[in-house]
Amino acid sequence: MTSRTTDPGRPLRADAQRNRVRILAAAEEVFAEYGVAASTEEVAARAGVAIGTVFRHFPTKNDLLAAIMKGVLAGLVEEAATLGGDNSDGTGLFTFFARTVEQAATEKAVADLLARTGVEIQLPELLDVLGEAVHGLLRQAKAAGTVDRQVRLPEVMALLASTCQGALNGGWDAELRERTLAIIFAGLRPGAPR
Amino acid sequence: MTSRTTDPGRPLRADAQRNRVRILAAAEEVFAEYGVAASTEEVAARAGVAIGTVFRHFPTKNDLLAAIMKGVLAGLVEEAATLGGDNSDGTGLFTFFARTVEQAATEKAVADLLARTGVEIQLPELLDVLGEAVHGLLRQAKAAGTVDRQVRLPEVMALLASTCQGALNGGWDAELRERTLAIIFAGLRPGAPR
DNA sequence: TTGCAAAGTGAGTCCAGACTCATTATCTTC
DNA sequence: GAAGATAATGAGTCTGGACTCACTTTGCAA
Repeated sequence: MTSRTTDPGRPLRADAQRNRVRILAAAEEVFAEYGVAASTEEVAARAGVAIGTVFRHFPTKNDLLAAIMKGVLAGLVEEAATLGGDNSDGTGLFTFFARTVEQAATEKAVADLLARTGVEIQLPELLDVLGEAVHGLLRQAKAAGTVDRQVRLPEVMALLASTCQGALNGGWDAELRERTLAIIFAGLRPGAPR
Repeated sequence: MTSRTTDPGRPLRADAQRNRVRILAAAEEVFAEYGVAASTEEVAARAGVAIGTVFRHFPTKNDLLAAIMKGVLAGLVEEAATLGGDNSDGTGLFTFFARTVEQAATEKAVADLLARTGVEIQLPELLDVLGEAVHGLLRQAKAAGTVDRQVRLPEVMALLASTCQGALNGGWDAELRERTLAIIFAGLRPGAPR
């Protein structure tokens, strides 16, 4: 167990339940906006609770961060799964890549997540889940002939993570994002000069 | 003037001169190792001076950072210039790219620089100088036919910056670095599928 | 309704790191 | 080599942000 969230067996009281949801929602917004460096104070304020309440639910900032990150990851994994489902044309990987980068350009939390920045929690196993989902898309793409067979998962993940960070930190606009991704995609395709 | 470094017209006293050099050397090491988040205290310790001395030479941490960044940038620009000089075969851009990423994987300061992280100083004009140097390499590459004519400078800089950050944060080993760069380079080449 | 355990509150603690300044030490000049 | 200017020193201040806890409030079971 890497993240603790004060989890007694007993069910939560109604107000506690409500506040927990509010805190998570606020944290998602705040971390998306300011990245993992945002203060817990800010989260509490946006959730409309006292700071002590945040710490009652999530004993450390890291625990809160971990909870949010899990949510973000789950979203990415789900998207990958969906794309894998209805895209047998092998374009799922490209679509996933583009959407994730676009999301990262807006939500700092995504980029921070892929960058493993600031979160001390052991996310490896969680990232592995994402890796597996992306691997599925990669296999589909290779099978459909849209990605070169020599391409392996690690470099795809590496490209994904770095592009997300770059897009965020560099403040890329839509056009630059597109032009940059075009180059990466071209490099992934079979028949690219090597 | 964006960076102040307590610069009276008068020449520095001998001990001051010596300490300034020590501080810069120490800061370069420390920032390379820990990134811009390293403390001024650590720099002072490594330089063998009191913290007050560091602040006498560089009134704010940011001024110190700016001085180091200028040095790092100058190094990159010089490397680009050298490569542009003796590489009319159009491979200068690729070599520069690979070396810079490799350097970033080791020196956090380089990645932080390209990421514009933490340094509040207006580096744009400095980064522009680097951009111009890279533009030279890009022009050479296009002329030599090693890079597609559709490729523009912004996306090259974007790829460079993001790859540097990715390599550092992701802790890429030499092999992953190579495999990842191979994809990007393939995407840059003329005749890459688009 | 009531009693108490669960939850909320927010002022306060703690700490790290940037920055200051009165004091002391060191150059440099004449 | 003395005097005054320049620089070094490091304990101390200040600030922001994580985290605590004595006390108050609230939900729920009996």
